[in-house]
Amino acid sequence: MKQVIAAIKGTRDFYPENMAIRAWLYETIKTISQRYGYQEYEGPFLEPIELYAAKSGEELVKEQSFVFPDRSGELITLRPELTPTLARMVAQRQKQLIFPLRWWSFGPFWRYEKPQKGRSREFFQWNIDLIGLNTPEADAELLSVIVSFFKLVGLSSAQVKIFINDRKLMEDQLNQLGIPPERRSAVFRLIDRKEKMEFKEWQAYAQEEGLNTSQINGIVNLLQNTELWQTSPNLIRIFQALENESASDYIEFDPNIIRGLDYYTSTVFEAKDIGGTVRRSILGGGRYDDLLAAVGGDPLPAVGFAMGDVVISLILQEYGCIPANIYAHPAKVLVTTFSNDTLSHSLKLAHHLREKGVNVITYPEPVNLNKQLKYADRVKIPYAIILGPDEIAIDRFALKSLSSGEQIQLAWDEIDTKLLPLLVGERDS
RNA sequence: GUGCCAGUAGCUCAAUUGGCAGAGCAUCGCACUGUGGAUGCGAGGGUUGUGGGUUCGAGACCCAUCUGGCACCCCA
Repeated sequence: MKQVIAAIKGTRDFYPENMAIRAWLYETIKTISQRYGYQEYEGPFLEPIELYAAKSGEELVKEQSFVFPDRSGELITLRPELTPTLARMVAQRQKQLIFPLRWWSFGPFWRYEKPQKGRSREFFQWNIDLIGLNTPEADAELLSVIVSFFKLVGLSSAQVKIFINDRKLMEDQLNQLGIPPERRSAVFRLIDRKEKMEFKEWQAYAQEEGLNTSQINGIVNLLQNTELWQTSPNLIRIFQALENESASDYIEFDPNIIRGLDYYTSTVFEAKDIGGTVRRSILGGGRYDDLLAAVGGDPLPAVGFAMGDVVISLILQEYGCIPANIYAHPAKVLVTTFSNDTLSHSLKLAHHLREKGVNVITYPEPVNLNKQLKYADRVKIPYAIILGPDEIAIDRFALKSLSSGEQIQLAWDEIDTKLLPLLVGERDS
């Protein structure tokens, strides 16, 4: 094979079979978002770097964003996340928008990461946010959206789970241990790594961060205390709200959940594959009550989450949740071509059927029928129409079912009554 | 950005201590030029990711590089 120019590292080519999955995922996300009354929106893919600078977290902006100068020298960022854009869009029209505001989006994002399974440099993300409410029941609504999505695609609570925590709860606990607020982000990082390190290593790391033995032990106890949520009025009300809709099976308190983005203020959550092999988190989100003020708007409470397409697609494939019929066939019928002399008859019939709303493929080269039928079979077109001199002579055409092999002769005036019922209906992809 | 592993036909993989690059599936042709899936026969297909080096000789060894995977880092 000749040299093909390679794709950009970490990008994906969506061949039709992959595109069908992406489109199906989009439709599923749209269905769920709309079921809860959320409206679709979209922002620019290019943003000024300042939008993210102070709000998203050092690492995300400095290490993981695609940033380059445009022709005037201004630094342009390929958006690594949507929430700051959303905050800006809301702040710009804060006086005219109607709150509470429910918006969702599904679009591309870029992060300069090392590509591996479940992680690419260009990916799609479902973002959904509820702005203008600061009740725990608003947080519960977003969690309910997630559970509904999992149920719709067929993921059980034995396969995926949402782990939830409250940063305020953790901050109170750290205060009680005598850890001052300015140490908090370092200690949050410490908590984040606890699971990944050997205990002794982690202990040493904690000492380096300036924690004394009783503080370290206090944190260890904290992270093992699965009943801690009962001291959080916020989490209690969230769990209560979710009891109304049999979502509780999917949701579990986990004091280890902290999350990397700096703008979360209270509830934080993350969904994971617990029954399978995919280690990365499926989605993450939480409450961010200060972000609107930070981008120049009036203060507004908000809660939301983001789900990337890469991990969820892997998991859906792993559990066999992707319907087989989403990439069924490119058309309902192939109108074959017998010879150059009969070509116009075939094209005319094909056009007639298309005007009736049928998805039709023609074979604009009179190769032998053998080949044409084999083609139809291989691309899974369910019917073939054969229109040779014999049929033309009696003003009819033959319809062959590729699944049964049966063939019938039809007259043109039987198209509406006999042919269309077979060919219209089930969606082609 | 760090460490480790891998890359051979369209796909999945083989090739003994460094000694003639192969198989299955797929493709194409024929049996079967007015009927697909099955079967049989035959054919085409490769700068072994790329670029250097060692060697009489490299798919294999060495260096660099690209791409992917695993563990970090981070996160959707």
